[in-house]
Amino acid sequence: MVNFKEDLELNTLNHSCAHMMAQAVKHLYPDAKFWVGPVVEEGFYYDMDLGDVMLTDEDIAKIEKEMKKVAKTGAKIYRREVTKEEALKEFAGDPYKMDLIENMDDDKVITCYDQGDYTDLCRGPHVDNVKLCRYFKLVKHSGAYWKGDASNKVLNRVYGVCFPTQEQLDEHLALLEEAKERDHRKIGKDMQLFMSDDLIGKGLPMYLPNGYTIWTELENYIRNKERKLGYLHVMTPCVGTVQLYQTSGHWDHYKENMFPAMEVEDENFVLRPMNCPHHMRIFANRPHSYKELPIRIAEIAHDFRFESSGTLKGIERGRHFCQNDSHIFCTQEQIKAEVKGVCDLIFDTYKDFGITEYRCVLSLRDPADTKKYHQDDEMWNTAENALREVLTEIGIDFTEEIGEAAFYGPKLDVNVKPAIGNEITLSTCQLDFCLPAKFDLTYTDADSNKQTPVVIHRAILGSLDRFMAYILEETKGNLPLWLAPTQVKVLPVKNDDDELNAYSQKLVDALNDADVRVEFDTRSEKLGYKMREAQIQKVPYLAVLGKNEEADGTVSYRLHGEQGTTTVKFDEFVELIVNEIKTKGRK
RNA sequence: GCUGGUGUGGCUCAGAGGUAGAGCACUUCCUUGGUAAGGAAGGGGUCACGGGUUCAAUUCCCGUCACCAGCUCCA
Repeated sequence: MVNFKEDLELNTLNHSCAHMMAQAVKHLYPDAKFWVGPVVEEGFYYDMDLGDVMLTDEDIAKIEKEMKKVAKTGAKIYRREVTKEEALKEFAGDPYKMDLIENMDDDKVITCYDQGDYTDLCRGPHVDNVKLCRYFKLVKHSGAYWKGDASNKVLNRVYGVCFPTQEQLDEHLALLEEAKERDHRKIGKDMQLFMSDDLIGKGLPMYLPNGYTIWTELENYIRNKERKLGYLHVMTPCVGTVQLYQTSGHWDHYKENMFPAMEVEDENFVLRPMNCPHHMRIFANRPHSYKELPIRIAEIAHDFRFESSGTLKGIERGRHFCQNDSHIFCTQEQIKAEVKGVCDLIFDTYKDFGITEYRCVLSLRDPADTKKYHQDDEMWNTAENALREVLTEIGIDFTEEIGEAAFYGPKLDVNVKPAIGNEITLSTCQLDFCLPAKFDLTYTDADSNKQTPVVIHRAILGSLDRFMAYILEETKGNLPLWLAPTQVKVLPVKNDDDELNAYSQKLVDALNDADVRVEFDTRSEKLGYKMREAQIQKVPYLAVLGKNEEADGTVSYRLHGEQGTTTVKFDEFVELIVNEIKTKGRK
């Protein structure tokens, strides 16, 4: 997918197209006021105040029509420099442009662009004629708060894309359609992986047998990997007292995002939104020596968060999800080695899943935001520097983002792009000097003194749900053998032949004995029919058994999505399957 | 939560102010078939829910709910 922001030619063209859209909107809505119209990764948009008018799909079609007209005028686009004073005079009636201009430096050279009957304040650059913008499409529209603040007025935001040629535009629109096909919600429905139900409640998906099989594989995979690295798995309840979260500080910071408290007898309970407090209490269960550290408490843990209804998205973001969580309790000296260990685990896991497109973000606090962040400059500096040092040392490319940290400490987030929508965080590694103190956690050091441990919060698969969504989109549902709900489908050529059925059953038994998820299709349908169905179900291996195979003691198989067949000895086939599952297809 | 859109049998969708259609799936029968659809018959829908307009509403209007796109948020 092209990146409109980074492609210089497309960036300029799309920015000009945004202006052309504004010009068309001004023709249709003479009182329209314009806020900003930048080029972003997926095209351009413009935020516009149309008084009380909120645009509908029909209005968008009208705007497109008017834009075509504007493009046909072939109006030249002229750049013009003005001083701040002149700009303030020129845009005096426009509160949005005034807001922009007032926030500029006094001596800044301000530029305006004129095209036909339209002028806009803009730093440019632009193409030199509106007719260059004729191959465009307005792709979506919505309300957007002015300056992104929910207490401000809702403006109309219209998104569009523009290309130098019709062919390129068509190609791009086709890609957008394809992305819809990859959406995990569509794949989940087609493959019968999960469902939702109004009576259960929104944002609470339920996994069907096929989906739960994948889920279980993911769970086993990460638990085994962690076990070998010294993680200790626990199981803790999905509720906790309100005091627990008051102690951690989560109650003050995030109670609006938690399901409300349940009062029973004289106690208040909440569904837990995260597991840190539970794991802190496990650490506090008995005294610890420095010799035991690091202690890595891990859990595949069910959590509940009261997410805004508008943000729910299949199993990528629900109100219930399952974290692949761990809290590593260690000494200051162990931070680097532990963070490195977590990073290694993250990227090793990505190799198993073939994940190569990701972005690492070092999320730091905004020192000016004294409300959100725990106040302790020294703690923050130490934590941020430690994380930055490790990342640099192990050679990870990362960008730093201010104000993205958790309230208790800085973090490394590994983000990916889903088929539709905004970037999501898959893995995270957070450094915390704050919660251990709140829970009075201590260990005894070599000099018999009490010390407070450091805690590293980390999630590798993030939530199993979200990870599964991502893998489904990346593979388009064509999962690797080890994850596929049904791994092998056995298709007899005839189904009323006792000898052949016995041979097929022998293969089914052998695969079952080897813990392979095998299905035996004995329905009285033609082979072509069963073959087609198995291909649609995305079963990786289709074993076809007829009298030839029976006579030779062989198995003919066809791989999902491929045309040809391969014939191998019976035992060889079983071995082949078992081996591919074991190695996860990793070369 | 906010702005807009959508809601018709299990699935994908058509349709019209006069109380519903297709394909796939499902059931039964025939067919015993070598790598993406063999044939026939049949069952199945309070057209999301609640109000209103109308002689008549699933179709028009209002509200609710769910879903979708985007905005905001994301410990």
